[in-house]
Amino acid sequence: MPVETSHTLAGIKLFEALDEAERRRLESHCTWRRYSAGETVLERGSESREVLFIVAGSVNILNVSLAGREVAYARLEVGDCFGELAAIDGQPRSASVVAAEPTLVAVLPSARFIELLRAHAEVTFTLLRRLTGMVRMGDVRIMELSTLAATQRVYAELLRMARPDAAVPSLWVIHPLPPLREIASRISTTRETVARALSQLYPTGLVRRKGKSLYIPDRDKFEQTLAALQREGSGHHHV
Amino acid sequence: MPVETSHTLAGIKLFEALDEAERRRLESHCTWRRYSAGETVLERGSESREVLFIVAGSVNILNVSLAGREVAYARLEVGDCFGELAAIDGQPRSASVVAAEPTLVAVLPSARFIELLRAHAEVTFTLLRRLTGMVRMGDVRIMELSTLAATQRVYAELLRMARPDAAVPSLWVIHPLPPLREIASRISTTRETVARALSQLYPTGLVRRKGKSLYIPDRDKFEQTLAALQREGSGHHHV
DNA sequence: TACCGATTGTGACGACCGTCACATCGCAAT
DNA sequence: ATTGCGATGTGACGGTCGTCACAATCGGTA
Repeated sequence: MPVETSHTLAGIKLFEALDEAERRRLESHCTWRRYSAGETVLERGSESREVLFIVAGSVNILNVSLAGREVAYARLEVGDCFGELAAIDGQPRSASVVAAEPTLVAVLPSARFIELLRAHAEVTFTLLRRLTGMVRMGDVRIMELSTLAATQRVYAELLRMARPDAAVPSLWVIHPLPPLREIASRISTTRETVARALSQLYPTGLVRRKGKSLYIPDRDKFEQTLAALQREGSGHHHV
Repeated sequence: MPVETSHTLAGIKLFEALDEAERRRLESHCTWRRYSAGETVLERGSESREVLFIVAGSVNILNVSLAGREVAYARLEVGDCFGELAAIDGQPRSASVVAAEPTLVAVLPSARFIELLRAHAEVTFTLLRRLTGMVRMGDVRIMELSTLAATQRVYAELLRMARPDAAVPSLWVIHPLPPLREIASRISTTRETVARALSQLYPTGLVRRKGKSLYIPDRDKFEQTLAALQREGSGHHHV
């Protein structure tokens, strides 16, 4: 998608608090790299420490197990940053990053990054909030993996992906619905299980599918159904 | 255990960089609370924002699902702090905290905490490193839950708990071995599964049990066996 | 020593879901 | 239209492991 994009840090959320001059200074310290869809940006375990910013495109944060199973942690878009962990604690990369589409990233050496944090408390606080968000998301994911059966995780993920419809805000939509295998890797199951979960759902009328869109006509009802399933968890089956 | 403990922040890791005077000032802003074993210190979802420091004793960070299943996130000891997440991002408590033994905590209002961060970059950086550690631990836990079968998670957890023996450093020990139900809740399985995993392990000689101690005579061999199991994961069974 | 609760070991059973296999279906390019 | 490839729906099968039940063991205490 991004063909000709300017090399600017203007859209980076972490730098919103910086003034123009400071941003320019940072830009001059960056190197810039382009990746095409599917290319690996960062390899888990590698020893680099730079911090990267997405100027155009998007990336997936993921890992693969020894057995070859793929686990997705997050999808980052324009304005996001990644690679801060290694810059902060000096440890090897904790996950791999691959471009999801043609992507342009700005690369800032870790020393510059630390320097920036020292000089600008606002940036540091933004970063702190970002990290707390990551911890919280990880916690709910652990909770889900520990207490929800695969089918229920599918429902929970659908709820997370849904956005209110532009025209009718009471109608929630997932558009475009990503390939089922991608949903599956986000919640650690298989595309077959996701497909089966959806198949069970259609007859209930809780979701409706039209092309690449999935509609949730009554979000409240959907949530209640899910909560009921979770309560009943005790009694038989599953962890 | 702690009967008479002084109300001091001297042992708190986060404040190591502070000088005596500053520490004293902080102490004067704290309130102090005692909990007996099993008491709830913090409730998930509650709206308080204070930051707490363990002066004596220890606590468990955990959550229970709607179905009543208990998920343990971490065990914190003297010198640790908790409650920073809510103080930083203003969101409700992400997890519950219960005292594991008689415990004394210092309670710092969130405004004071933020003030402290603004004034002392060293403390802020220590906190940043702490948060990155939490993110990384969460990531490996997600990875384990997603790719390892319950039995393998038991082995992995044993490896994590083991410490080199004081006398013979090549010999690794877990002492005291906690109740199996506690191990189970850390890796999201049941005490029965943990018991069975151990039973399978004894005949192999990879671990030996003597009273409340579990010995791992050859850690390398243990690790290799585990890695082999993980590789073979593909082919049949499991997520 | 006898008793009690907490912890541990183990058997049986069955549900869930990962794996494999195959049939459709949509869509793009030729 | 035809071909081809990716994405999807579904059936069958079998292993893992959660659940329940009960026995055995271990401490600590009366």
